[in-house]
Amino acid sequence: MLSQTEENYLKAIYNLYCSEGGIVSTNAIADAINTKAASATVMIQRLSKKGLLTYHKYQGVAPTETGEKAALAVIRKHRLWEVFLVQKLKFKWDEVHDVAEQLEHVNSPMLIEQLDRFLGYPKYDPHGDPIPNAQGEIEASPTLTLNMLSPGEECRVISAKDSSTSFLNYLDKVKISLGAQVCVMDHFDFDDSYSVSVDASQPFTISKKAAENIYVEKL
Amino acid sequence: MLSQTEENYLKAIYNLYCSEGGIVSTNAIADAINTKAASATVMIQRLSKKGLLTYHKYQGVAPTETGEKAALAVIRKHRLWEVFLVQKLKFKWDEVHDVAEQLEHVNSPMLIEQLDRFLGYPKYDPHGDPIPNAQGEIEASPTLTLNMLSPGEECRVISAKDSSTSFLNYLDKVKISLGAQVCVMDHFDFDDSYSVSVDASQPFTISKKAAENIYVEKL
DNA sequence: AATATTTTTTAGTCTATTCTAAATTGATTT
DNA sequence: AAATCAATTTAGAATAGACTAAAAAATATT
Repeated sequence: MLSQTEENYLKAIYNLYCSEGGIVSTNAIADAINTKAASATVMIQRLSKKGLLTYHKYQGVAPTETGEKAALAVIRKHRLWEVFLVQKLKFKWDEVHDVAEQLEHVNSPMLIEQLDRFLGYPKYDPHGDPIPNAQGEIEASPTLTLNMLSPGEECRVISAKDSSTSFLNYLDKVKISLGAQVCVMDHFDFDDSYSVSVDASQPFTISKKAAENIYVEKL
Repeated sequence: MLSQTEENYLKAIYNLYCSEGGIVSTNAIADAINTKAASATVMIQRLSKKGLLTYHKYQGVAPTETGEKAALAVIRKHRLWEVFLVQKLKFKWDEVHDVAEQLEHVNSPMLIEQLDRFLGYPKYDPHGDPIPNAQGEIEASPTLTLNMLSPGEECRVISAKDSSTSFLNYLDKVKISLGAQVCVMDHFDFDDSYSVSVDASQPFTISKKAAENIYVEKL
C-alpha cells in the first residue's frame, strides 16, 4: 500500500519520465511536487527501496516496471474522476484538476471498476489524455482535429487542444461538449470556416481556428 | 481546515454525543476511533483548543456549536457518497462504508453541491439515516415501516432497519431497492403477510417480518 | 587541470499522529 | 476516611513527511 504522498511522487516521476523522455533529476521532481530537493531525495530512496524506482546516487531516477504500473493506476483513477466531474457533475474542464487530485487517492478497486462502467468505459479524459485500462495499458494521445475531416464525415469530440477559459467558454456556448457527435456538413474555402452539426441539430459555422483546437475520433 | 484525523475524531464524538445522549468519555472515543485513550486525549485537547469541543479534564467532552456544524458537514458528505455508491455504482448497502469513509474527506464545496444535485437531493442514506442539508440541519430518522401502511397506500423505500447481508440479499432478489415506490395492495390477517407492488409491477407477497424491517415515507 | 558553480545528499529539526508506560485523578468499597 | 480500582492524563519515544543548512559529488569555466 502506498501513501498519498508516495502516489503523488510516483505519478510526478512517471509524468516527467514520459515527457522529458529519460532519467529524471531530483530537482525536477522537487519542482513538480512543490517541495525541496532534500525531501525528494528521501522519498526517492524510499520508493527505490520498495522496488518502484531504479536509482543511482547523483545520477537520477526512472520508474521500474512495477513503478510504472502503480503510476498508471493512479493516473487511471485521476482521469476517470475527471470524466465523472465534467460529464456528471457539470464541472468545467479547467475546474476538475484539484478535486481529481484528491479523489485519485481513494483506494477501492471496486469503486474504480464500477465508476468506469458507470461512465461507459471512456477512453479519454476531458483534457484529451488517454485513460489507462485496468491492466495499465495506455494508448497514445489523440492527434486528429476537427479541421482534418472532410464534409460528410462524423466524429466524436474527445477534448480541446487549447484549454484556455475563453475557448472552453466558447465551446460551452455553442454546445460542443465532451462526447458530442459532430458531423462536418461543409467547408468554406474563402475563410476556411466549417459548417457543423452537433448531435444532429441545426448546423452552424465555426472558424478554422476553433476547428483546429478540437480533438476528435472518427466514427 | 481540519485534517482527516481531526474530522474522524469529530465525527465519532458527535455520533457518541447523540447516541449516548450527553458528555462523551475519552475511552469511548478511543474505542470508536480504534486507538488508545492516550491518543484520544491529545486529540481532544487539540480540538478543544480549536473551539470545536468543550472539555474539562477527567470529566469528558461535548461538541460546541461550531464542532457540531463541522461534524455534520462530514456526515453530510459521507451519506451523500453512500447514496452515490448504492444508486449509481451498484454497491450493496453493506459494502459502502469503507469507501465512503475515504470519500468523505475530499474537500470541495462545489463537489458536494453538485453531487447532491446529481443524486436528486436525497433525504436519507442507504441505511436510513437522514442527510444533513448544506446548512447542517438534520431531520429525525425515519420511523415508519412498511407494515404500518394500510392497503391502497403508496410509499417510497428509504432503507432497511435490519442491515444483515441475508436481508439485503432478500430485498435485492425481490427488487425492493432504495427509492423504489411500493404500493400496499392487500393485507392477509391469517399469517400477517402483505401483498405489495413495486414500481407498479406484478404484486407479490412479503412476510410481516420483512415488512417490519423496511423503512418508508408515505407519498 | 584547477577552480567555481550547480546539483544532490546527508544531518539535524519540526509537526502530526501514534504508541507504551508511568503518574494522577475520580469513584467505589469497606 | 482509607484503600483500591478504573479512567484519564502526562511523559517519552516512534514514524512519515517536510524544512534548513552544510557536506559531497558532478558539471562548467577558465
